Amino acid sequence: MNKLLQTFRILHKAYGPQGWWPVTPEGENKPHYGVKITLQRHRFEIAIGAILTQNTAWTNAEKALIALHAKNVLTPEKILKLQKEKLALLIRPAGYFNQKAERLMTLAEFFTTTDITQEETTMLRTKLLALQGVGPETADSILLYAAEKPVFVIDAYTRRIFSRMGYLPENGSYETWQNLFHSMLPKDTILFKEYHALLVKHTKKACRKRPVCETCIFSDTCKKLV
DNA sequence: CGCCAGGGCCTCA
DNA sequence: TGAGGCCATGGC
Repeated sequence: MNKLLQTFRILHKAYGPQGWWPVTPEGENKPHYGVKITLQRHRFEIAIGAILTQNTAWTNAEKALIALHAKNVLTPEKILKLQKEKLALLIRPAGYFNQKAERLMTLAEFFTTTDITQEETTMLRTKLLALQGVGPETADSILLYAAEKPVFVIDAYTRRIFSRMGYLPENGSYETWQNLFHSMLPKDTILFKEYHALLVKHTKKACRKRPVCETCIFSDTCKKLV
């Protein structure tokens, strides 16, 4: 078993299944984990969440999602009917609300013309990256969690954890990192979802900016290159 | 009070 | 292509 697969096993054993990405079930008022994605509105909510959580704590992004859900505007059509200023006010807790309101509009427009489940992965990625405000991580989050394509999401946490463990040079490009995971892991959507979610979990628990190495599950092998 | 959070765009070398 | 500034709220 290779190192990346082994690391997944350890994370999974320590933290258990994460059930990402959280979505709002029927009859509920806020996102829940462990919900099976069956509806288009779930996929749209995930994509919206991916924008809202850009460089932002999930708790803040969630407040914005709750507000959107309370106003019953979590569909592309209803987002597009809102004035940008009204939308910005609704998502205010997520921060960068003017930028994000613009980006949500762009995303909503995209969803009215595209069924992401019917798109081929590479083409869909290209289309997403062409949208203003959708970079590699946001695009891949939408691909993996909303479209359920087997694409590994690289984020700051992934780089931090594996850099500290001494796996890779600090300044690899996004594609370099992603290629490593794609080459070392089976192309499995469920695995990619859980792995990324577990990396986030582990970062919050131990591998913070100021790491808590004393109780870390990798303290025996990690190079601790802070 | 300062730091940080599930980035991305733009500018300027 | 990469470093730096900018966008902004809320929790700790």
